[in-house]
Amino acid sequence: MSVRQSLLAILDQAPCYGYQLRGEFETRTGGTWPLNVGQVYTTLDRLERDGFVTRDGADVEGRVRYAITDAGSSEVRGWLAAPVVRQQVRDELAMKLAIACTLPGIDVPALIQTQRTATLAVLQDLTRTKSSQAAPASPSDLAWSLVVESMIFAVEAEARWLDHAEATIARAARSGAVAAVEVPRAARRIVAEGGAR
Amino acid sequence: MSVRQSLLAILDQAPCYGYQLRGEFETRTGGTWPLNVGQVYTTLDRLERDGFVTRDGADVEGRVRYAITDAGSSEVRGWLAAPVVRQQVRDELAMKLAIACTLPGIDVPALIQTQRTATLAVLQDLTRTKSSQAAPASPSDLAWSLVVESMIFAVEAEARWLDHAEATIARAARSGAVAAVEVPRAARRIVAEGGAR
DNA sequence: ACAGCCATGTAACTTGTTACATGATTTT
DNA sequence: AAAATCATGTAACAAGTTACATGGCTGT
Repeated sequence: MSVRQSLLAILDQAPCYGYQLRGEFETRTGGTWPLNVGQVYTTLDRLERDGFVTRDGADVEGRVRYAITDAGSSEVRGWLAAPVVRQQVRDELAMKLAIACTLPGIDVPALIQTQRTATLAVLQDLTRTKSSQAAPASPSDLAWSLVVESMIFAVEAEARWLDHAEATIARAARSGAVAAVEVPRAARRIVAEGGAR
Repeated sequence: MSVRQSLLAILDQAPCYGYQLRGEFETRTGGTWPLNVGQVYTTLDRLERDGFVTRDGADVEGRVRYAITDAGSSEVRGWLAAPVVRQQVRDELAMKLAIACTLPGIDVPALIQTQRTATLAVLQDLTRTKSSQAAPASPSDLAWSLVVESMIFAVEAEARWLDHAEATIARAARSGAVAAVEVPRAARRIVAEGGAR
C-alpha cells in the first residue's frame, strides 16, 4: 500500500510521466529502495482504474503524462493526516519462533542463536553503512538517513527481542509448562497419530 | 511467506485436514493471529501445486487429509535452519515520513506527533494486554507471550525512531540542507485547506 | 425447525514484483 | 556501429485475504 500512496503523493505535487515517477520516488527515498519501472506503470494503471489519476494527454516530448484527480488529492490528504497503524502484522520471525517452540525435536536455542548471528550481522552492516554517511546535506541524504535509521532501530529491536524471547522460553521450560525444548522421543509419534484438537 | 511455511511445518509433524490446520496454527501462535479457513485451503492448493504436500486420501471421518512430501520436509528443514533475513523491507512508516519530508507544505513535526500519539496508544494497549497475562502456563500461552512481546519491542522501536527522526529532521532543517520544514506561507495554506484532520 | 459449528472449497481481489518486448534517443 | 539509457508497456506470478456457496451434523 505504500508504494502506491507514495507515487500518488508525488503526483499530487505535479503531473509526471511514468519514468519520471520512478526517479522522483528513488531520490525522495534516498535511493534506499530501488523501484522497478514496470511497477510504476502497473501501479499507475491501478490508480487510474480507481479514479485517482488520469492520463493528462502528452508531454511536450510526447511522453504520457499522468495527473492526479480530486479523489486522488483527497486520498493523499487522508494518507498524510492519518497515522500508520500496523494492525495484526504477521511478523515472520515471531511466527517462526512461536511455531518452532511447538515442534518437537527443534533445538530452539540454536535457532535463536543462528538468528541472532544473522541479525547482528545485518545490524553491523547497517551501522557501518550509516557511519560512512556524514550529516545529511540534501533532501535525498535526509531521506536516506531516515530510512537507514529506521532499519537500524527495527533490527536492534529484533536483537533485543531475541534475548528476551530466549529468556521467556527458558523460564517456561523451567516451570515445566512447555515441552518444546526437551523433547520426549515418543512425542513425535503421538502427535503423528492423533493430530490435534 | 510465513503462513505458508508455518502450515507446512505443522504438516511435517503429522498429516492434517484443512480445518484442523487452522486450529493448529491458531493454538500454536497463541490465538494472536486469527486465520481465515479459506486461506488454509488456498495455501494447501498452492503447496500441492508446488509438490510440497499431497492429498493423502481421506480421514476415518471422511475428511480430506493432506500429507507432506519429501520435498516439503526438506523445505521445512531449510526454513528452520536458515535465519529470517528481511532484505529491503519497505517499511510503510519510514517511507511515508521520507516522502513527506520532500513534499512542500507538509507540517512534518505535526505528522510525527500524530504518529507518536497513535504509536504510544498501541504500545499502551499492548502493555496492558500483556500485563493481564501471568507467566505462560501452556505452549499456547508461551506462543502468545512471544508474539505480544515481539509486537511490544517493535512498537517501542517505532516510538524511539520517531523521536530520533524528529531530531534528525530538525538538525537537517537547521543546517539549511532541507526545505521541507520551513514552509513557504503560501504553500502551507494550500495544503491546510484540504484539512489534515 | 433453527441456530451454529464443522468442513471443504471457489472466485475474486489486493499490492508487490519481475521478466520481457519494443522502440527512440543518446553516448561512446 | 554498438552500448547504454530513456520510455512505455504487457504478461505473469507471489502471497495474503475475504466473501460466499454448499453440505453435514449437533444441540436447543
